[in-house]
Formats: sequence, C-alpha cells, structure tokens
Amino acid sequence: MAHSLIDSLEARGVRLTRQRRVLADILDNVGRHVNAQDLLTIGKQRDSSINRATVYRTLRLLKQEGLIDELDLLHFEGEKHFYEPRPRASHVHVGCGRCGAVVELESGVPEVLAAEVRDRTGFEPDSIRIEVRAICPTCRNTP
Amino acid sequence: MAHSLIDSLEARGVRLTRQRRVLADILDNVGRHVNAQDLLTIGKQRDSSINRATVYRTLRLLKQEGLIDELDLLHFEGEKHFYEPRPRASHVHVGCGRCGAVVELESGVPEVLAAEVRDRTGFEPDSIRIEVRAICPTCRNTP
DNA sequence: CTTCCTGCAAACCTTTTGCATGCCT
DNA sequence: AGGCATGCAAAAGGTTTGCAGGAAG
Repeated sequence: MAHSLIDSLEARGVRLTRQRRVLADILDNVGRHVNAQDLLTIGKQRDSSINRATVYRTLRLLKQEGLIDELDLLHFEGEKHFYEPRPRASHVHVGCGRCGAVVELESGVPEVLAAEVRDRTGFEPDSIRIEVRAICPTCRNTP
Repeated sequence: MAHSLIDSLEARGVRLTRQRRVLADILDNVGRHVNAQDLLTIGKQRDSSINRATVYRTLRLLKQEGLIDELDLLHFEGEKHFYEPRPRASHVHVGCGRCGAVVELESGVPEVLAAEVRDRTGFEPDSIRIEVRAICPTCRNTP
C-alpha cells in the first residue's frame, strides 16, 4: 500500500521490526481512533508477546517522525490519547459532549487557517488540530 | 470588572468562597495559560491554605459552567492541562514545536468552521479548539 | 561485537476521590 | 442543624524509564 506508515518508516531508514509492522498496520487499517490500550489489545491478538512499553515506544517514534497525530478528543474519555495516521486531507474532529459520538469532517478550513497563521504570525504551520465540542442531532432531540 | 469569572459565577448563583475568588481572579488576570500547578503556586502566595484538591475542584466547576477552556497545547509540556477564561473572541493557539513559544491569533476561522459543522453534520457546535504546531521565525533562522 | 529492540516491573505525574473536619447560612 | 467547601492522604489512570536479556546487522 502506498503511503502506508510502514512505507514511510522504510523511506526514513527506520528499522522495521515485526512488532512495529504490526502496530503500524493496525494504525493504518483500523479505521478509527485508537488509544494505546486499544493498540496493545489488538496487537496482542496478532503477536501475543507485544508489550505495553513497546506500544508507547512505537507511538513515540511515529510521533517524532511526524507520521501520526496525537489527539485527546477534548478529554471525552479522560486522559487517554488517541492516534491516527497523519491525514492527507485536513479534517476536523467533532464530538458530542453528551453521548461522546465523534465524527470527522473534511474541510478546507485548515488550509485557510494555515495561510492565515503564516501571513499574520510568521510561524510556519506544521500540523493543525481542530476539535469541536458539539451536541449531536440525536442528543438534541432527546432531553 | 465586567465579564470577570467572579461576576459570571455570581450571576449563576454559585457560592463564592474566598479561595474560589482567588483562583478565579488569577485566571482572569495572569495573562497567560496556567496549569493546575501554576494556579496552586500563585494561589498559595495569596492564601497559603489553598490545597491542590481545591484547585482541581474549582477548575472542574469552572469547566462545567463553561467559563474556562481547557487546553493541552499539543502536549508541548507533557500531560499538563492549561486553562484560560473562555474568550469573547475566538482565537487560535499557535505553538512552536522547537522552542515551545505559544502565541494566540484572533481569527474569523472558528466562526466559519462552526457554520460549516452545523450545516454539514447537524451537530450544534458548543466550543471549538484549534491548535497549530508550527516553527517560529526565530527557530527557523537558527539551525 | 556492537547496536538497537523488547519485556518486565517499578517509577512518574497529573488528576481524582474518600473521609473527617470546619465554615457559612 | 444542614449543606457545602476544604485539607489531607491515598488512589487512580495513563505514560515513561532503568535494567537485563536478546535479536539483528
């Protein structure tokens, strides 16, 4: 698969161990935001020797390489962090403050903002995180 | 002072104790993002009996009332959370990934985004947090 | 042989909670 | 008296680290 985390790691000359492959593959394919515990649980199903410390160390590596983004989803679920491969298209996380449902919205807003930051602060944007707390339609209609 | 946290608490009928006044006042006037430890340290200078638990309980109260926003500033400083009175004008936090400098940028982008979220997801936005990781001009010019 | 990855367990750090005390109404 | 607010200490919960063993180059 092109642009996969594994490919990106390879391109950077990072040593690809079996466990790193498993964890990167999960992040690429799970299709939702996972936290460290999720990653450990799913990973263990494929390689039961995977350890918590390795999960965190791999996440740190991927973060340092700029290949994944770390989110806290507005603390809807406490202090856990959630991870996703750094998206090609900018998007926005919208979470319901009542029921915790999280949806993603693709939007041109992040690009607009990046330009604005560049022009008005002189800072060169590297990654943009946008999180919206909201009330979903279902919760709004059920008091 | 109009629109102060203390006024807002009063308007909501929340019991205003001495310690809550001190903490709210600090949040209103410190002019930067403070974390719980900062708040405790500064608060103790004015009322040495203030305890960590009270700081957290007061922060929780203010959060629940929607009077302050909780930020993590992209984990530049670990797991600490930072707080600021909920701003009248929407703004964006821009942090330098190299030196950690954080600047705020007032922008119309949050309002635009709120409208987009409403229109395209049906979720009703309540608060929007935008954090940008960037490289500041100084760091860009000093390799 | 050297370097880096891993498991294990302990340590860390921030935040939360249970309980007894005390203040305010 | 009743209802919160508070101090204290312990717990909780997620994340990080020191160290020894092992795999890879």
